[in-house]
Amino acid sequence: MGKEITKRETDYSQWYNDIILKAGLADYSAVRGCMVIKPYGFALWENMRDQLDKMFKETGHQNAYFPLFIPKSFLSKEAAHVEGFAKECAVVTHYRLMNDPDGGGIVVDPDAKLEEELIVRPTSETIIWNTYKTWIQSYRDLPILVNQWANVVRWEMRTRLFLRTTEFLWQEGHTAHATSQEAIDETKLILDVYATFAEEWMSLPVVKGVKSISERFAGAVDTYCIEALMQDGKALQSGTSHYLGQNFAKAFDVQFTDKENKLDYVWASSWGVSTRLIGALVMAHSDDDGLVLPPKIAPIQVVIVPIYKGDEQKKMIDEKVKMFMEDFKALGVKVKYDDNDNNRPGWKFAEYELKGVPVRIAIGARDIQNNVVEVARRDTKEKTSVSIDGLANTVAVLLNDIQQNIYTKAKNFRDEHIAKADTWDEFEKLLDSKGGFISAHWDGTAETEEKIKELTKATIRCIPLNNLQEEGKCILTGKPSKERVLFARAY
RNA sequence: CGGGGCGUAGCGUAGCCCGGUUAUCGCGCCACAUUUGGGAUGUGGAGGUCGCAAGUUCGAAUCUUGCCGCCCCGACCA
Repeated sequence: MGKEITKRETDYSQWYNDIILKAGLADYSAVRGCMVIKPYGFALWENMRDQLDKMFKETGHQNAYFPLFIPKSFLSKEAAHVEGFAKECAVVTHYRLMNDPDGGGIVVDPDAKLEEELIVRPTSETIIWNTYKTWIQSYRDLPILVNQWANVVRWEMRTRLFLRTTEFLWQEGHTAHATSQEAIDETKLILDVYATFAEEWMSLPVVKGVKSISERFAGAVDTYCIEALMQDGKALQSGTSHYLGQNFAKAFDVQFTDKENKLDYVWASSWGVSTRLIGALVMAHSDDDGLVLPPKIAPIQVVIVPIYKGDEQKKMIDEKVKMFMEDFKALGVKVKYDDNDNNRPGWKFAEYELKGVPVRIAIGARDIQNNVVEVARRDTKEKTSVSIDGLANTVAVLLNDIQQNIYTKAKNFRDEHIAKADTWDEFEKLLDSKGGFISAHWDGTAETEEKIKELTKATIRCIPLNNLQEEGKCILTGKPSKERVLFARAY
């Protein structure tokens, strides 16, 4: 036997790591907390990135690129912002190395100390708003709808592959607007883009909501988020969109002249999703045999495995495959014909299951005689015999079906794991028995939120958008509340 | 930064308590042959600063001290 994966029920964390390492998504690196994204993992990220990029452009955004380094003084201009990020910044202090005069190898040249230290961006609001100041004078310069694809660094104490690494890849959108309403609309528009992407492309059902004060982005007026549920019952924040008000405009003195010739500060939003989404994908859909990928973002959608004895049969299969490969390509299906003779069919079956390839086609001499192939779907493990006539079309339909089925499965799981709790006792029992989201009343104070976190490790994931308004009593303090919020233990 | 675990070939490991031939086994790798419908088999072969450093000793993977690294759990966070 080849690669063994730890069972989910044995050790969920280990299962997660096994999948990522053994499916070839990523590796640990020589740098603590940083990972290597391997070609298969990066192909997955590219598919996600390309689709998001398309959606951003369809909603009027353009890409740009801002520096990796941020002058230290910039970070401290917005009070809440610096407070939020100061603890986890990598700092560049010198710009040159030298040979150790004492023979100790290469050392930092003490003479090459930077006048002003540079921060490796943990996020780019500051450098961007410093730049926007030079771009904006009039309402005619607005809105600015810019996104950048970049890496950022946050010096986390504890890291996990994809979910939290010291360096990660993401996109960050930074928009500037003439009115508050426009900035709020933008914030919500992007939240919808994220939710649509998660649900339709990643087959990942999400709850849209607003963060409580203590969970919101440092420097934001409001943070909107999409929250997803993982198979172990823990929640994962999968994307955030912030309404920044005039906080950064004020910090960087970005004013514009409006139609009435009055001077005002610019209104802003910022929003991002990261490679963390890959972690979400793994934990939402995969099983004890490996990854399960939604067809729409799978690097390989269909793999074809030939089964043959001798060159003659192989040649016959090659010819047949060549014919229907063209049909697949015409339909835009990403198909791979694995006729590598180093591995036997059984090995390939297991390998592509591990890698989460949605559909596998096996074809042998016997099949060709009957004008069929064996089609196996990754999500349900079902195998059926399918006619070679119209095969590409049949499989294209199947791919859609798989996309839908994965979503439905995740959605059912999520729906079964949203429960109401009306007493503290119920709340604790639900958390410890099945986890998931717990809908409960909360008195609206940060102190209560903190206390609940201390007692149970559960945090408020969000206040759902369009939340039902209903009178109730706080689960902990019994104080009056006008709506339920979603609690969960989270990553 | 606290608690736990680990470091021996590309990967996973035995040996360590109780120091003593050529460091064990499996997977993987290379060659050849037979194979190919669920992780093939045989034969032959290559591959090791036993995490690093110092010490004890005639002799250290094994004992002592120090250091480094990684993983898991927690606090912090996307």
